[in-house]
Amino acid sequence: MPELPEVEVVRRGLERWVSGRIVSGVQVLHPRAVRRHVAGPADFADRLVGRRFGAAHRRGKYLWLPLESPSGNDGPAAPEGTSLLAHLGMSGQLLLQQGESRDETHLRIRIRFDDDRVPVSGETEGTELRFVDQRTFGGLSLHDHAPGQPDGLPDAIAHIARDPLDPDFDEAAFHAALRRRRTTVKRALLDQSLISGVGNIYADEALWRSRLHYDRPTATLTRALCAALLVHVRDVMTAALAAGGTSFDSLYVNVNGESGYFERSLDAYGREGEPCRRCGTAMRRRPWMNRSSYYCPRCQRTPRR
DNA sequence: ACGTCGACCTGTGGGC
DNA sequence: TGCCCACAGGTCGACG
Repeated sequence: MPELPEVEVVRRGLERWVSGRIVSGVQVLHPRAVRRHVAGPADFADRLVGRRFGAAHRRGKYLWLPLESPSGNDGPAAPEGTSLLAHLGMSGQLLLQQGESRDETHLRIRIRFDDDRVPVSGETEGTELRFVDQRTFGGLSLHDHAPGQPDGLPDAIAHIARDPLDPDFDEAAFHAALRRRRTTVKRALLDQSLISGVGNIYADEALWRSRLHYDRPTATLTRALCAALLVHVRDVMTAALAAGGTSFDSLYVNVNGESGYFERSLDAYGREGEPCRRCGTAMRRRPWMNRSSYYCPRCQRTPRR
């Protein structure tokens, strides 16, 4: 489940329902789901059993939970340690389920808990965490903590930039990188080593709000334009998060299987042929990098070459 | 070093 | 109805 707001919805669910629980069993039903775990499925399972999950963290579209020893006082993400890393890819879901409930069609990994926590406010407590993923672009893996990084950040994602909702996001460095690079603005927004968490939907939304064409060269972006773009990226993501994320179908859900409703608030993405909410001009869709870009031909003028 | 493109998967919906 | 193609929210590695 794709972009930052949807992943943050999942992180909050993990924090509430998974952090602090002890793993009693792991079943890898599809090896591709753990392909980033180089030592293989058996090692993945062996190293997880008996460990307790720490706090849930996120950077961009990646999620991770540091592993603690079951007795517990490891403190917050020991500098030398291991974290469970998760990426949802295009279609991944992390779901809390009752052990007796039927397996999902695309169930890839099952993580069982051996505790029996008292249900909060009368809700049913799932006894297992399931990774369900139709297209298998996502996956789980275990990684050492990156040296000198906080919260047990997995070394495998040390190259991922901070995301725009991170208080330590470096706006000056981002602008400097845009000026230095010879690329276009949407490509830059989707480059997770420059800014993380932005995907195809929120890139189009932020560009529409900024009145910027997706093919605008980044070298032409002034500090003010860059600042405005970042404001719009943050605004649209914050609004989407408040709505529980964007989902066009049941593929994108929180840990309890519920969808968000931000789709109805989208101004650009998926609106081909519909009137621009600012000027009424018919919105356009253009093939772009094996996907699509949606924009208003009047508000977002094609940059001159 | 940097920028671009295709590969990796499964499923769905539209056109014929 | 059935077939085929286009398309789907992401990332990475190979190549120029």
